[in-house]
Amino acid sequence: MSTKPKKNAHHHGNLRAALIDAGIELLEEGGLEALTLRKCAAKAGVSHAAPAHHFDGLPGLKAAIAIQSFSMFSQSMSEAAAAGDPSPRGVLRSICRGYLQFGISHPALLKTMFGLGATEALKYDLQGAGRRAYDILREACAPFVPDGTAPEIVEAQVWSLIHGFTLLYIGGQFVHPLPLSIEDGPFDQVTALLDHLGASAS
Amino acid sequence: MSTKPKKNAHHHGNLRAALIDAGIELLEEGGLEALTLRKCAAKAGVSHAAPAHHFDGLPGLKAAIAIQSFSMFSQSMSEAAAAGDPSPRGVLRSICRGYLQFGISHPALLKTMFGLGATEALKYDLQGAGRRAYDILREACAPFVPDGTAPEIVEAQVWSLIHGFTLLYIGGQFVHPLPLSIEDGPFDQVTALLDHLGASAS
DNA sequence: CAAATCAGCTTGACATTGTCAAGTTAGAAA
DNA sequence: TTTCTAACTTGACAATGTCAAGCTGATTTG
Repeated sequence: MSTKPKKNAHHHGNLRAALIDAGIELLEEGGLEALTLRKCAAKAGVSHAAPAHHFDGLPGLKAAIAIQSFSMFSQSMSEAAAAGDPSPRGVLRSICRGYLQFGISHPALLKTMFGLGATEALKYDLQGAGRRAYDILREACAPFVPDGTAPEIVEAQVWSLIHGFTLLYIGGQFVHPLPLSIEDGPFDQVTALLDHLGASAS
Repeated sequence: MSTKPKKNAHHHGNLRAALIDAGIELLEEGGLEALTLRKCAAKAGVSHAAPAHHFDGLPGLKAAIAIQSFSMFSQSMSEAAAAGDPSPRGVLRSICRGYLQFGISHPALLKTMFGLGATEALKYDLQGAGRRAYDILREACAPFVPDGTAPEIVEAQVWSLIHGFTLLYIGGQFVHPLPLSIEDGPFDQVTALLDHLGASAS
């Protein structure tokens, strides 16, 4: 099986990693539609059918790219948390800022990460890669979980808000009234909704 | 030009509408990847190149499908609002319920509506179709806009929350802890975040 | 050390798809 | 009736995912 890293392959040093990097480059440069098995192969300097020996078709390559992207995604949130206000509220907001920042910097990667169907996510162990990112969110939410409330509810509230804001933002859906150029104004004002986290209904 | 509805065409009665309906059927049955110009043409009983005379390629067909979907989308929210609690808070929650319900019933249509790039949204006047739906959201948010606050902020808060929740929900991202079978429990608990809309930070 | 094995990769082919060019047809216009 | 034009068809091409078969070189095996 391919459980081991599979060092030094035939001609290429590590084709699998090279193909993932080539795919990420294509996504960053040309968006979702630019990702192609054959273009990845050409970028890595191998024949058009070479990727089939490392990935289970195009969905398999997308899953591998998503897994690597989740790592960068987690790093973006962790770095934002470490650099910002260390209070629970500050950490939560920094996590959200890292979420948005990753979406702005790598929109195609974010869409790839969340664009795979649930069936394929199971098939390629996407859940495992996403769990690390989710744990960061969970820890940031923990201080705001009231007694007797399931933590998943608070996590779903925060996740839904920042996920929706990020997708609408990078999708250009806020052109109507929101100033797109200044990302911090709308971000702070929208995430202000989280200032009342954990409080019961009025 | 093709500004007019273009009644009774050559052989077909109204091929343009038939192609849009065929495309929607393909999306509902097979998801995003099932939408194909040639399959739409076959479903409508015309040759493979016929769609080119009614739409600007595949992006043009997707835009036309998105416009029609936005109409169904607006209807879903309006009907939910009319059938529920008429209080401002009840209307807001009904709007969100209609948003989620549409996403559950037509996930591929929702992804098509929000999956077109900002450039193509401008090109095919997607903004016009989306504005009607946005106006419904805007009216439901109006009672919760505090004095001195831009309405767009409150609208962005509500939109982000329900949009994120819907996308994560239909994407199967909540499998970890949230009960997927019962859609009302998590929905009510997540939208409870809106109970403090308009209040200033604690 | 020679032979066998076998994963990694190549070559070639095929079906599907979007797209373009040219031709055809039917209904309206002159 | 003749002409014109939009609607549609036919045919072709390039790009893509995918499969089958063959080649290669490093590793293992007798």
